[in-house]
Amino acid sequence: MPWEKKFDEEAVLDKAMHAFWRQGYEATSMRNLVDCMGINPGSIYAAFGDKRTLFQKTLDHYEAQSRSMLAKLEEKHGPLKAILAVFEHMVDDVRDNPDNCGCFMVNSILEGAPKDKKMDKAVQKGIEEFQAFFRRMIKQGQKAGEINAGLNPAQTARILQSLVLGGRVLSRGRSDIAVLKDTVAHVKTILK
Amino acid sequence: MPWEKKFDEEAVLDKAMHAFWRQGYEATSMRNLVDCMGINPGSIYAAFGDKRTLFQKTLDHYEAQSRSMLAKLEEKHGPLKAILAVFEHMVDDVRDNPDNCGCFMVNSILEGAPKDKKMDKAVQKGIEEFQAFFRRMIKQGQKAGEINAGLNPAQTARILQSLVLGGRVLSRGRSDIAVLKDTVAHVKTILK
DNA sequence: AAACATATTGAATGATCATTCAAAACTCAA
DNA sequence: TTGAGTTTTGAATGATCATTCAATATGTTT
Repeated sequence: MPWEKKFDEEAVLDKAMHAFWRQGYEATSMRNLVDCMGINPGSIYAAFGDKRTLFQKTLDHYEAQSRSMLAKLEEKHGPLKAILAVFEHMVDDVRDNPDNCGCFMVNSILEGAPKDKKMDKAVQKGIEEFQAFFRRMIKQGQKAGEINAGLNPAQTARILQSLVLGGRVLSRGRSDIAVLKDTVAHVKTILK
Repeated sequence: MPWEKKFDEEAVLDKAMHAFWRQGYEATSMRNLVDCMGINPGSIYAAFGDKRTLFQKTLDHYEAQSRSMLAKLEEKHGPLKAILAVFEHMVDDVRDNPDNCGCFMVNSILEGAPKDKKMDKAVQKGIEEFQAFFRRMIKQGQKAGEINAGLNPAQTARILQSLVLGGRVLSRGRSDIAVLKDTVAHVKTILK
């Protein structure tokens, strides 16, 4: 077995992800990627395929991270707190870095998904998983008596999802957290 | 005065707007613009400046259209109905064309605004105008007794704004109107 | 008709794009 | 030390990018 890889494949993928996240797919050139990933074009193609395939992989990477974050919230907190934690996490994120890039998935829905069926499918799956998390938490919370039993879980989950996306759009690239704090308060009154 | 323009400047601008709206700024090449506007590069540069300036003008064009739409709603309906009309209009739009492109301003926030200060400012102004519309309607509706007097107009306007953006993101490029119908229902319960 | 002023044309420009591939670098087995 | 197998390198490729401009077309004025 001659010579193992010099670079850490996941670390490099992570750097590519941030480039796409910050600039979008089209605005990120191969030159940009070479610079920020720290490896040459040939290595990128050997390890990840062409630009579009690399992008797809960064998106998968992002979704895996989101998934694991939700899973952690789900096991650490009760259902109501888990839902609120999602929104509070968003507030912290925006307050802590004013140059935040919003949600990579949302950005990708708008830039690429309409043109690329495979990407659209991946993004749609991520969205659905997010909504399923909300639905699950709502149902559990209703059983536990900490969430308004009169709410329709599917409908409410869609509203929460929409509020997450709206909040991320409105606060991308700024430190204005007014909307997000209002959203947290609003979510509390919805679920109560 | 020799020779007036052959093409209708506004019609051509409108076509450019739809191209940018559908594909985004980066993915729309000058070749695309030449094809869809039906005039040559030289004419585009003479009439609208470079690509970025042209884009800026299409954005202004879009904002003017939005503004006039809101103004029409405002004079045609009472405050509560005017707000609901915004959301119902969104439902109709998505149902009628599944290949809808969402909101041009939202798309632009995510693709370009972080990089381009001038664009960011224009988009921010559009967002603020939209919110001001909601605020105004809420206050009037409260005075008229048709909107819950206990609501904070500024906060509620931000939530409504967020719901609009979230809905547009979730339904771009599809005919799934579930979120939007839920949103309409939700808005009714908020304001009641 | 002739001269003039502006609009349009579209080929040419140089830059940058994504992608490739032969050569060089490297590790390990023999 | 050598040879085989694999990765990395980075210059080269051809396509496409935004932009320009000399030539051409089209009116109006004289």
